[in-house]
Amino acid sequence: MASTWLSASEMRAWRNFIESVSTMTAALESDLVPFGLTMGDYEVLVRLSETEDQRLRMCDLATALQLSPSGLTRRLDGLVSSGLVERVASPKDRRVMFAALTLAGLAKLVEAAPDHVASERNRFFKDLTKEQVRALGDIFETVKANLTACPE
Amino acid sequence: MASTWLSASEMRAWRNFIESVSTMTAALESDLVPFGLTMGDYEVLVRLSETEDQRLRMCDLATALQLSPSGLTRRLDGLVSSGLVERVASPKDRRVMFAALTLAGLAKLVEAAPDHVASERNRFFKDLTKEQVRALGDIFETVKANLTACPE
DNA sequence: GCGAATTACTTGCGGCCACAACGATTGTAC
DNA sequence: GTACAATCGTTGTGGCCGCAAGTAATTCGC
Repeated sequence: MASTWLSASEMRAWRNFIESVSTMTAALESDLVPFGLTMGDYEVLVRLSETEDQRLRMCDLATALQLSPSGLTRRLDGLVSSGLVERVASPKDRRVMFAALTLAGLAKLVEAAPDHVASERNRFFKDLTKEQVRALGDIFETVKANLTACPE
Repeated sequence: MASTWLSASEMRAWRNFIESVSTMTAALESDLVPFGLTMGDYEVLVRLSETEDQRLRMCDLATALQLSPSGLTRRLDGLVSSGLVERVASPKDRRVMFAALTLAGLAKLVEAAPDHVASERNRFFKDLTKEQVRALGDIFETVKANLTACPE
């Protein structure tokens, strides 16, 4: 490593970054409260809605959401009892359960999505230039690649 | 608002950003496990070490860490039982408690900090150029300012 | 085919955190 | 000076999550 400490520029980037993340996460979360959803719930609905037949195997969904199997089981419990998602047993492989979006779940997503996107825009993109947005995409693509390359 | 949806560029930035954050957080967390610390613990030690007399009022520390009062009470419980921090009653105002860094706490921070900084570097800054780091500082300074401006 | 290893999901348990209610202390109004 | 309000911290309760263990079903080795 170059030096053990961070440069002033790195320190500035790091602190602004960390602080923004936690504040913004809380803001996005609270923006979803009126819809009776958490960010976690919302992400489930989005992932399911993006698939061909509005359903995913539990393990694939857990991977997509970076969630442990048990965590996904519990998160789905809430969505199932709200009627937004249902569990469907696979006829092919009786070990697997599908999480399937219900009509109510799709309706809820359609209802909440515009507000949530507006929230992302207001909380995050609002004062950024096009160049900054592009730079951001590049930066976190690099970071993501680095993270997946060093799993240890 | 311009359009209700995000542009392709914004979508790319957002997805890479969100995915990087959760992966990186998990990585930083696991890098601290050998020291018996969580990220939350580490942040407490850092904040205390940065003050004049190595102590902070509970409510100030809670604000700094963006933590609820009860959350801080519980987090401190762990650090106190590990002997890294101690609670000190204020002689001036008997409502307030100080969280004070112990010698063991300072030693633990000195022990863990180089690894943690190296972790930040490897997980985050490793493949970024100086220009990207500077851009990142600008971007999240803007985001942070925007977030504090719209508290609602 | 038949047993072992693997895969998929759930449950018990504990950690961490927020919200609300509470007790204790201090500041303020009059 | 006394009552009311505001501030500080902790505790009860419940949500969300990961880890380890358990159950069930499938695949692999031979």
